[in-house]
Amino acid sequence: MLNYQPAPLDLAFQALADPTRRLMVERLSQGPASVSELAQPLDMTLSAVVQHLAVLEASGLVRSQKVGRVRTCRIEPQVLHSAERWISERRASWERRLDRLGAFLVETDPTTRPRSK
Amino acid sequence: MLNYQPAPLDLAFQALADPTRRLMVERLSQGPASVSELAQPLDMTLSAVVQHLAVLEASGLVRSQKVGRVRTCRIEPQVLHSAERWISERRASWERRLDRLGAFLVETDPTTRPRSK
DNA sequence: TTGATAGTTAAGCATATACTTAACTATTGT
DNA sequence: ACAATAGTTAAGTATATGCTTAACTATCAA
Repeated sequence: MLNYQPAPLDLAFQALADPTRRLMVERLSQGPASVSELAQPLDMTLSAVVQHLAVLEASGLVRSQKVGRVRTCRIEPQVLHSAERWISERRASWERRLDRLGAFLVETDPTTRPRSK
Repeated sequence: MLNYQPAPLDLAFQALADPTRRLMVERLSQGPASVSELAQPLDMTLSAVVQHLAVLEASGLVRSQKVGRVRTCRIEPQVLHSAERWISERRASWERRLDRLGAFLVETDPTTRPRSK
């Protein structure tokens, strides 16, 4: 898609699609951390970690502030929440449909409804 | 990451990161559809739609079967469910932490706990 | 003031993604 | 048998992504 302004969910799911970034989010879900703390378990340069962090911040999943020379990062749960809601709504919609279908089948199938009405 | 086998969540979130594919999932959450039906509201070639469908199938979000010349696609809710769970677990973890923190603050702040014990 | 720490930024590179066109293959209705 | 329908597949292209190295900028500590 040309000239497309990415929607919030584009950025959120894109950010979560990378295993390194999911690890960073997992770490941050335990509590705030500095950039170096985020980088510590990761097998890549600090530079790469900073770039991943930029993606997370652009998506709104993470917020950070610098005090002195250390930048402290923390999770921003709202975007996490809307991603979760998008998924659960589709899933709910699909499952409601299956329920209606199931009810219809039970109601019309003579083997599950031999008598009644 | 070189030589990295993409994890199921990588594929799921990657698939959901594209607005066209989310539209397809939304359509499918209302019930099964053929490839042409999926393509109908989309401003791109059938070819492109087939390729998006391949991404959705590779992620396990969608399953399809061909009968005669029409391929019918439907949602596979399991992967949707695990993506949802991943998110809600991180969010829960973050929120539990905030709760503990809040409780701690209330318990130690003399203005909210002027007497007692 | 000098050095170590913590992070930033730009450039370059390999690979992946989101398309298009075009040529092709089955299936079905007439 | 013939054309229309439904989808598939390959090739090409532009842009995006996930890194690296390297050069740089603040802050803190001795």
